[in-house]
Amino acid sequence: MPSDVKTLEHMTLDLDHFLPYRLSILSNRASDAIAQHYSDRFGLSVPEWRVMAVLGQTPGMSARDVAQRTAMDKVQVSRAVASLVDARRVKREGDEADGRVTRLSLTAKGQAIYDEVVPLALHLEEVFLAALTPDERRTLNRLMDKLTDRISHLHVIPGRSE
Amino acid sequence: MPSDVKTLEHMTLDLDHFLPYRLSILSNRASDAIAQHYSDRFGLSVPEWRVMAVLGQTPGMSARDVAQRTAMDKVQVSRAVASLVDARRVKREGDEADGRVTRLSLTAKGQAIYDEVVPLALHLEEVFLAALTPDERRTLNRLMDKLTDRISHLHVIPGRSE
DNA sequence: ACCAGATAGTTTCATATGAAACTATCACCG
DNA sequence: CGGTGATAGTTTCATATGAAACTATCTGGT
Repeated sequence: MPSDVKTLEHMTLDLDHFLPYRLSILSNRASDAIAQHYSDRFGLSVPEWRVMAVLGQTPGMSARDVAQRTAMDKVQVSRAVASLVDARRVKREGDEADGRVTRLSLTAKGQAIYDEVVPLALHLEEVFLAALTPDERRTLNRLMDKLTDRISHLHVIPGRSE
Repeated sequence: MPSDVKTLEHMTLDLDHFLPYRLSILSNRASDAIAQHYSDRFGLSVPEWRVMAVLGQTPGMSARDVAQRTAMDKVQVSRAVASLVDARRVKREGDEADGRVTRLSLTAKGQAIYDEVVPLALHLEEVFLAALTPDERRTLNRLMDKLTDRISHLHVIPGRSE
């Protein structure tokens, strides 16, 4: 039996044209480019910055809200918040009505950092998007929405294969 | 001094419309959906599968080649390869000409796994992309190429801000 | 031939991460 | 009220990760 009989049936995966791989590369490069700035300047980790980003936009959220909003898990949020509270960048207060929930918000110190990081993040986003025309930007957003919706609704159930 | 004087200058970042954030969500969901399958079925980690994916496409690569090709760092590659060699899914041979270099390739066992995972990965990609028309897919690829190029060529230098 | 880098790959060590267990509070039902 | 199950958040523990140090080999200049 010739040794190359099986050659015919080998399907190959070209990573350069494989969407999940391309997304991963692009996403990591974009995040890293921005993270480098706020990490250098303020010693913020990615989870920390994400928490600050949502609190800057919506103060008074609970840890659970933050987790949902950022797609982080609650352990990650808990730790990021602990570290931010420690650095007096975030304030943690008990909820009036429900003793389990904590209300989170930026302190003045945290707000000052937020106010500095946001323009920088927006500037870098703008630098990235300079590669596209306004029309292309709209299209990209639309296509990403479609894909995100699609993938979110797939309900990947552990243990089931199809 | 009124306590809300600073309100006017607060710029806010809307995460839902912030490209790096959207990319991150989309990328993670896509990768996780696929990873779950090969992880359940073969106990492969993401780095392990990435190594196998490039070796299936291009056998005989060195660890360094694999690292460059997958955007993983060399430590990660070293460990993934060690574990794969251990499981007899990858074969490691010394280079003829250069004693430092190792030539990596899939074993028959590794190839069998590759042959099973590839169609599954392509199928899931197809499921994702079913959200888009053929024309939209081409457009998405084009836009992602532009963005990736742009970001890659930014040369983010630590310590410089603009 | 020899020495001073450079390069491939591994190991060490300190930190980051997430699943599961845990604590505290709440909400519902008898 | 009293107890059973849900929920918010933290802690524990085992694993994953990456920067830096290390080993082994190569290359290029003298």
